[in-house]
Amino acid sequence: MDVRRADHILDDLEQMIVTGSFADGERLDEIRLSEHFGVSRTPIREAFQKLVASGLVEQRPRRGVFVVEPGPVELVQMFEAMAELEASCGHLAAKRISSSELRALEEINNLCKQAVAENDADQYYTHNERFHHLIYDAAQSSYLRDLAVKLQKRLKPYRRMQLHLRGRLEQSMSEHEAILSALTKGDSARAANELRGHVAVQGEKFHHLLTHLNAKR
Amino acid sequence: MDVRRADHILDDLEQMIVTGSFADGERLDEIRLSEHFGVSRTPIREAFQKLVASGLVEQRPRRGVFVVEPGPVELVQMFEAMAELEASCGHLAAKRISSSELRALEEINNLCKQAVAENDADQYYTHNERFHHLIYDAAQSSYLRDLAVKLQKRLKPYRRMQLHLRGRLEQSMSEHEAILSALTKGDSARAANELRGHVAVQGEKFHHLLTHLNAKR
DNA sequence: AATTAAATTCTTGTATACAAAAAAGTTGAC
DNA sequence: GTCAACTTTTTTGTATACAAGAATTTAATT
Repeated sequence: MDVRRADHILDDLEQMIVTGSFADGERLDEIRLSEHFGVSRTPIREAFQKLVASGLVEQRPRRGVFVVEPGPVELVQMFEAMAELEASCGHLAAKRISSSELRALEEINNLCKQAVAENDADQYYTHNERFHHLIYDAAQSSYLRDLAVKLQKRLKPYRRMQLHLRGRLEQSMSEHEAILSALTKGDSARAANELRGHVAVQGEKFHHLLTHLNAKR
Repeated sequence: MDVRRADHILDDLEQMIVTGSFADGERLDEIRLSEHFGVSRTPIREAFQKLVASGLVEQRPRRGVFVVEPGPVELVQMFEAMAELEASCGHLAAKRISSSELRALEEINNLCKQAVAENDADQYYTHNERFHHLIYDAAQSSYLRDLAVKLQKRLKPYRRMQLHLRGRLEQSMSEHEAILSALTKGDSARAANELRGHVAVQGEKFHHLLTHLNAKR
């Protein structure tokens, strides 16, 4: 089986899980899925293990793997961890970011600004992601970056909810400016704090998240 | 195959890798290992996937899995990430730690002190680990805690090196006091900074790490 | 002798077969 | 009708078989 096929199965399963093709707590049926993808159980089980590693499913020995939709508590804790990872990347990036990286960051930020002006949430989403990835890279600590990227990916479906909060784009934009300023000045403590606050889910954002979470069920 | 057997294989493989039973970059032979453990290739391949997830080995499609001993750069980055994770846990713990947890922390710290007085590095190592785990728990953010625990485990073999640095125990102890003080006062910024500094590999510690790393090859 | 192409061997990845455990269904006693 | 024990079915976990790609060896040509 060529690699693309195997990856395709994994990607498809991830997609199916995050888009809600399975109920919360549902068992993933090896046989059904192997029939669905036209392969044997072996590659399905392999994909399962990767899903376990990414935290999308939970494995109970001799029972199978079950999708785990994080509850409100888990979600808040994950966003909290994300905020801390971003803060850490910012902390390091403030000391290490190169002038060319800084320029790239400003460029992306301008694209964000433009998206806000056009009220284009999807465009903003894309550029925002790139903005944050640049900061992960600028931290020059690949282990930390990998953690941040992984969790960011995991939170993607929930982050999308946040975007449609009224006035969120404008506020997010001004937070970007503050982050950029701290990074430019090399103020690691402030960069960390700004990023933490930017990502953290509090106040209205928190309420909004819970509302949409309930709507999903 | 009962679960204990499967876990046993994984634990054994981990142990073999960290204790250097394999050369850096060596391919793990599925057939040899399946004979060694008296099982078929299937559970071996399953264990491989978990090793990949934990970062102990690298998988190259159609080639096999290869042990990856992190080089100096990777190691420093991993310690850096560890320092940031500890700082994050400390940051949250300072706000959330309960008085009973604080008491437990003080207790453990006294055991550390005792170990230092007796110059018992192994005892200190054990209590120190417990000290840090208590802080992870006090952060009340299970995702963050899991990250910290996982990386701590990964760095274990390298951390052991650090202990035998002359005067390290005493210095480490005074750092613990500072951490404890910050946590008691609820000063999250200081708790974070103290923990970051406590875990970070800099100056003599850095030199020591590199020396022992070279000695290993 | 060196280099390249073909052939062989070895290894991974997948399919299938089978064993053992868990779940579901059935029967019987109360 | 309910509950419990037994039987059947389903499902996971492991072993084995097989196909296809990678590595190695052999053979041939210059």
